Amino acid sequence: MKSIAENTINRLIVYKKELGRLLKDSVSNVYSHKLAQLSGFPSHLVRRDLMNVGYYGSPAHGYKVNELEKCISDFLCTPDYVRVILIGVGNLGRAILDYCNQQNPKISIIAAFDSDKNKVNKIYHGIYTFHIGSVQNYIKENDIKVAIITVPGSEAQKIASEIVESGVNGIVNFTPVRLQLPDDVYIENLDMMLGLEKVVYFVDGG
Amino acid sequence: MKSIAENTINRLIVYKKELGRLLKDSVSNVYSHKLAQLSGFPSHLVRRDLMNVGYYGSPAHGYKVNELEKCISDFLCTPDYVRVILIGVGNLGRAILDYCNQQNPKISIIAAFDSDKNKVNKIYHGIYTFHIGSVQNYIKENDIKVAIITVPGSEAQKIASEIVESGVNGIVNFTPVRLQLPDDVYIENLDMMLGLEKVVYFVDGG
DNA sequence: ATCTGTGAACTCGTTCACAGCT
DNA sequence: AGCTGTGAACGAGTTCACAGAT
Repeated sequence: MKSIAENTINRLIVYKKELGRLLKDSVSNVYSHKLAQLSGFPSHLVRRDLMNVGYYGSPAHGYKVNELEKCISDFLCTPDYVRVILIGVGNLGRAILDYCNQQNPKISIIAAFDSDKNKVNKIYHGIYTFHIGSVQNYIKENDIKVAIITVPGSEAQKIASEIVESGVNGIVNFTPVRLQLPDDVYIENLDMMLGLEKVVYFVDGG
Repeated sequence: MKSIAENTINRLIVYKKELGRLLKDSVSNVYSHKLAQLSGFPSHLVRRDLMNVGYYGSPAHGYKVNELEKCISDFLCTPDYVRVILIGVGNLGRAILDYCNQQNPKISIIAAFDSDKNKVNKIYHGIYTFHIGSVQNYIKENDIKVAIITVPGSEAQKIASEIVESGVNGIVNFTPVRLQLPDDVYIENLDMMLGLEKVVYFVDGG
C-alpha cells in the first residue's frame, strides 16, 4: 500500500478535476495560489501535495496544466479503463448510472444487477441490467474489482459478502449499513444521510 | 465553533446510527468492543470519542444503549426538527427525496425547487416542488439554514451564491463543482465520482 | 518581486499501556 | 478476568518560514 494519506488522495482528485476544467478553457499555466482557490485548500498544501506526486513547476510560470494533469492521473494509477458494476437499480442506482456516464471516461459502469424481475434485461441510461443471481459469475468472468452498492440496507451485507468472495476488493457503499468485510477490501461509505447530519451539526454549532 | 474534530463527528454519527439499530433490537447494554465492531473503528477510539461527549459507562455492563444514544444526539445538538430544502429535482434529487424520507425523522426535506416547468408544482416522494425563482423568498420566510444542491454543475455556483445570500449557511453539494462561498458557510462535498475514484485508487494500489 | 520547494516545527488525532473498578 | 477511563507517548498531516530560482 502506498504511504500517501487518504486526504492527500482526495485533494489530488480534486486538483485533477480542476485541471481538467482549466484544460478545457485552454489555460496553459497555473500557480499554486490559483489551484488553491479553485479547489478550496491552502496553497502551501497544494505545493506539498504536488511534491508527493513528484511534479515540479517553475517559480516563473507555476505549473503547466496539461503536464500536471497527466502527472496526477499517472500517480493515481488510473489505468486506461476501469470497469465497475452497480448493484441495485433503484432510484439512487439509476441516478448514479446517469451521473457517472457523463463524468470520467476512464471509469465506466459496464453492468447493473437487480433482483426485481421487472428491471432485469432492461437498459437504464445505456447500462444493461442482469439478474442479481448472475453477479458472482459475472465478476469472475470479467475480473471485476470494484462495485457500487445501492441496494436496500437489509440486503447490503449479504450481497457485499458474495461479491467480495467472487473477487471484488473495492466497494462504494451507498447504503446506511456498515459492511463487515475482510480488512483487505477497501470500502468507501457514502451514506448521504451522514453528510446531511454533519452539515446540520456544523451549522448548528457555528 | 466546537473544538471537536470532523472525524470524531463522523464517527459519532455512525455510533448513533448503530445504537439506534441496537435499540430496535431491544439490546440494552453494549461494550466498546461491540460498538467498535459494528461501526468499523477500533475500540479504544470508541472509548476516546465517548469521553469527548462526556458519557460514562461501567466496566461491568459497558454502556446503556438508550442513554448513550440520547447523549450523542444531544451532543450533536440535533434539534427536534431540522428543515432542509433540496434544489434540483433530477434523477439524483428524486432519489435523495425518496431516501431521506425513510431515514432520520429529525431531519426533513420540506420543499424542493427546480427550473423545469414540467416539474414545478408536482409532488415527488411526498415533497412539493416550487419554481427555483421563489427559493430566496422561501428561505427567508421559513428561516432555512441547510440546503441540498443536486442541480447540474453549470448552475451550481449561481444558485449556491443566491441561497447563501438569503441565509443558508450549510450546503450538501452533490455537484462536481467546488463552490466558492464565504468561509462561514459549511460545505459538505459529496461528489460521487470522487468516491469512486478513491476506491479505484486504493484497490489498484493495494 | 514573486513564485516554488522544503527542512523544521508544530498541532492534533490516534494509539499505547495501565490504573481502577466490578 | 475483563471492562472502562485516561495520562502519556507516538506519529502523521499541516503549517511555517525561508532559501533558491527566474
